Amino acid sequence: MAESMKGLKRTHRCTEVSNQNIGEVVTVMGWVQKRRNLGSLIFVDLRDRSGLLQIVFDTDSVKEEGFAKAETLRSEFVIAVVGRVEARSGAINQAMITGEIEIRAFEIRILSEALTPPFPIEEHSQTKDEVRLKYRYLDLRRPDLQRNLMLRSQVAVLTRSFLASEGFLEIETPTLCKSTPEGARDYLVPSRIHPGNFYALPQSPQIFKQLLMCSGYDRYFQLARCYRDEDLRADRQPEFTQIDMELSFVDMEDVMDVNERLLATLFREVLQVEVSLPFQRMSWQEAMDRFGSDKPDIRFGMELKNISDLVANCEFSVFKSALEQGGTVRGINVNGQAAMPRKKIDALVDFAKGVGAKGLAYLAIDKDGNYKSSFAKFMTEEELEKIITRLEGKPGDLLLFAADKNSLVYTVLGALRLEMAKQQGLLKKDEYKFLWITDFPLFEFSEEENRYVAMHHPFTMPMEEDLPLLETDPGKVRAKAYDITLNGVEIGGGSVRIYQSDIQEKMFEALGFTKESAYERFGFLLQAFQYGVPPHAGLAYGLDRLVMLMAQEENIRDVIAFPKVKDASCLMSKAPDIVDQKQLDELKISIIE
RNA sequence: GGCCUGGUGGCUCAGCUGGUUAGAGCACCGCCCUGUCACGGCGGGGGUCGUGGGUUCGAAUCCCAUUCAGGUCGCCA
Repeated sequence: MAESMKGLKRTHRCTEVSNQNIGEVVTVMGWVQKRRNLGSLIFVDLRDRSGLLQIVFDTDSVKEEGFAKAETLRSEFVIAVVGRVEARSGAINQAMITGEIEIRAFEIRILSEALTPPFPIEEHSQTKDEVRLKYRYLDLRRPDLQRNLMLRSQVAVLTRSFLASEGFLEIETPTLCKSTPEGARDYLVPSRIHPGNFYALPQSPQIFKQLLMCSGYDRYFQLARCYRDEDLRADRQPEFTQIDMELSFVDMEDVMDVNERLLATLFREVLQVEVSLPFQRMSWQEAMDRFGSDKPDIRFGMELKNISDLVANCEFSVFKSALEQGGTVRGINVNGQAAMPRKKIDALVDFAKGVGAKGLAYLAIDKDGNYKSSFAKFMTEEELEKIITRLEGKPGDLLLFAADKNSLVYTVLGALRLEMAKQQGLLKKDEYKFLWITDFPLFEFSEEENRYVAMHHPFTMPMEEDLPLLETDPGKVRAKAYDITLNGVEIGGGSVRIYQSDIQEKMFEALGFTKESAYERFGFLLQAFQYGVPPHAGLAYGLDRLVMLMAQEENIRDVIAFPKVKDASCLMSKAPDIVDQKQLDELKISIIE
């Protein structure tokens, strides 16, 4: 039977009570984590978002009536307890923040009874996601998720205060927008007033924040909810939050500077981690060549080495044909893994095939300097020696090689490098390596659409010295774009924007837009820019990913209160769902089966 | 859309190459217990083995289909 809390006021959260309070009468409220009934003595661990506190019930203090109530307590009952803080007369519990004290109850009220939860409310849950997400409101009671969401809140609050102190204004932009079908798929929202017309939910506030610059709000930020109708991953949700910002009268350096200081502040205040400034920087080309990735994890080495020149004339047909078709041959050195059993090497070959490789060549150098290799027999001793020297191979090392078109070689070895580091435990979660990636290509060629598409977005400024290439060789143009990466994860990205209409027109031309189609989509932006636009640049973080790394979680769902599952549905609320025919009629929408 | 992994009491799992009545730990329920904190003791309840079909004398186990969840490739300006 639920009782009222009338006349009671919570004085402390559970772990706010300490041995400073011994002798005081306090009122605590929370959930029953655990009850231990010893007959005429009952212990209850009370839980709230701060942690646990032990309550003792005995008939002397809480009287017969209160004791009878305490006997009925079960997991997850919500109770209020008035009692005196005492030093524990039993053993101290070292594992508990409040392990030296307990509350001897005078009064107990059962504010709410509870069904037995379908899974244990505890840290480091072993319960499968399916069940946790169906009962997300219970899952969110678990201490690890509570810690994550509190950390997330801290990041949001600190970000606001830091950016405000740097002269940024927090301005909201619409979430019912015009669809601009470039890039990810839009979530569409039908319009009742304009049947057959649709809004799109924003993939980012990109155009609006550029307009704000045009309007003179020279430093803007927003914690913006964004939507992309694409398939999910461990680090990707269909709706997510960006820390979005844009600055006027700045260049790349200014944006990077303020963001390095923002990140340093967050890591210092939230994690007590000092990161050294400025962050390391690397061009996109260097990142690809050395790490096979545009978001390299630089917590460990195992860098890629190009051996194309050394095998140009070799007899190994796999290498030879890759080179003949314009590809490359590159390798990595997995230190000390020469003794890897054949089965594990085969598993690596399968792994490589899984990311698109046709195969994987290996060369193990055993302790005595003998080779065990899938291709050594096709090579001369001289060629082998040169390869080993290039990869700095020593006895005991395992060298892995991929040969294919260049982009695939990067992908395969980049993935393999990470996999090997994972297997060898080289990735320490409490080590934070920030890295700026710069000098991105402005365009990448889309095989599917048979044209160049913007690697970042169509408003990204080309590097001045590459401007002449826009018309002659778009693939070579580099962008004034920058990504900020942390431990192999892209946590944010941005660019200097085009504010000159002649460059913007050339950009659209290179992308294959006609003037008409460009105006159809982005006319209001182009028009706005005719009325006086400042040079501007910006950056946006994936807040969820950033918090995921700070919380040392492997899955973005663990830092989002109510996430979606792989097929973008919500297991708890069952969204998306069919709607009433009446709603469809109003929207003039019919469903084709 | 492709590939990989998994689905067995509320939770986590075992159940080998098909063979009595499908097990364990935790949780749950009842009784006992004054210093527990993974409390302890005694007793108890709870399963259409994801779903559908097939093979077989016999299926949790083998086959096919399907569904749900996770990971990943494609996709994510």
